[in-house]
Amino acid sequence: MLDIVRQDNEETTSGAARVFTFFRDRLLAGDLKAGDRLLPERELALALGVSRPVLREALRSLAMLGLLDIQHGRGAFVRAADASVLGQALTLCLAPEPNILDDVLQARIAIECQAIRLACERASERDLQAIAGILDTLVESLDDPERGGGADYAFHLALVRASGSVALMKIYEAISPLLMRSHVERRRDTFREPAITSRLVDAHREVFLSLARRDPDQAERALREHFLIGDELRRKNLISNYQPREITS
Amino acid sequence: MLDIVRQDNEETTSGAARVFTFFRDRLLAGDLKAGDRLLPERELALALGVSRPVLREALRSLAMLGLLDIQHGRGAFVRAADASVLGQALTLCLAPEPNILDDVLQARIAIECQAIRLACERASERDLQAIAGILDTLVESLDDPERGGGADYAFHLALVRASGSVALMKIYEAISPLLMRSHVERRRDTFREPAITSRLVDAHREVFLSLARRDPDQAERALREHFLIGDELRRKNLISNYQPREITS
DNA sequence: TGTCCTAAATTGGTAAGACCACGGACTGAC
DNA sequence: GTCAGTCCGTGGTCTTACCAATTTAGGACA
Repeated sequence: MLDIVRQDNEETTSGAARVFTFFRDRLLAGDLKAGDRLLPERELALALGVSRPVLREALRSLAMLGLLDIQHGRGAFVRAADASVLGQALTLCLAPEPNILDDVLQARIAIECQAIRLACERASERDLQAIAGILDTLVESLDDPERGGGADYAFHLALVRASGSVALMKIYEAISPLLMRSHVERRRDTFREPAITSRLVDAHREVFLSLARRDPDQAERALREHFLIGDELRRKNLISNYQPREITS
Repeated sequence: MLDIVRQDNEETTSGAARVFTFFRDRLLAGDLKAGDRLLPERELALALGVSRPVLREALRSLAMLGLLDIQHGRGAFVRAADASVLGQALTLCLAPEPNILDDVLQARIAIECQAIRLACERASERDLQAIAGILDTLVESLDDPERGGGADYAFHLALVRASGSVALMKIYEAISPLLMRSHVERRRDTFREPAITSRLVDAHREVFLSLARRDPDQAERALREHFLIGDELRRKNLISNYQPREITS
């Protein structure tokens, strides 16, 4: 086992990095599956030919990345890689940039528009039924910004899921937390105006119908229309929230 | 400084995790900028009230994430967050899934189609000139799969850059390494057929012209057309590469 | 005989100290 | 003035010891 570690790394890389890449490659190769338990730290350190602190540095790094679940007194377990890591990485990458929200929204539109095109080809009956169900929930919960926002999000998530593309889904999940905040806030601002909510429901219904008709161009158009409405609302809110301040200042 | 660490974390979290989130939050908040040098490990451990191994575990984790650049004999420096972290995270998330390549390609199409729409609105003259220059390189290097592939990639990257969306750009950079391989391979398979290469150049030129005309719908259509050509080629290659095996087996 | 409680073994968490290896800066000799 | 050697600061590693949480097994009691 020691030899394995030594052979696939130049001796220039330090110990902790060596152990880190060792486990990462094992994960990528599928040698380690989710739920697997690692050997105790002391044995592992001995087997890999490094001291316990060095091993721990590598293990902690993997844990911070969300790849390992280390439990006091129990051991270290391989965790199924989820999108939360991606989301964190994205957040860190985008942290120094200003006006991230608009930008991430563009990424969201990108993902969804492609997803709905794929969904028009690939969506199963179950997918369509799921989306239809969420649409009903959306209509029911018009007067509850919390539930309504949740249904709204669920609708779009179901769209992406119906595309059958894992990559799109993961990226969408990664950017979702960044969108969530604005999603609910906007809803809270606008849910009282019947004209807007009715337009919102119409837009969602139109998207769904186009998808059910398996018409990619029409579906994408409907979706873009929906986003335009949202954009318009955001501008309106920005203005109405900003004007008073300017007057008072 | 010790108090700061203690206050914004429950005492349930372990020391290394506490230090880790401490620095991560500092990075997110912008208190630590790229190029900044951290205090020596010994002083830092003292200041934060933890032992040196614990501090090292946290620092290592940050380094593995690409947020820190630890140099032997010099010190630890804050590194500008780049897309490579994102790419690694994405790779890890998608590792267990089969047929990732097609899937990532869908993500690429999603990003580019949205990017070109934005680019039609936002692209500067310099952006357009840059793309035009790459187009020339593309034409010149038709007979060199290596250079041609590079120019092809540069063309699409320039498209996304012209969108002016950092988020789209980062995500595109993140998925690029996963695409690179197939990109060059495909090119190597097809570059000898003049009919194909001429179609390829026409497709790129068409995309560029639509962008220069600031026509989002037309630009997206041209881009999708281009991807369809690529898809067609891929199928053809798959078939021609697969048939012989089936016969010989 | 069964159940519950306690104590030991297992395993991760933390600390302290010592030493090695690398880089840069200072100082001396040429 | 330039070059080389040495010293200091810094990260890299190892050893050892002990603490804390969890599990498990064995013994006491009903």
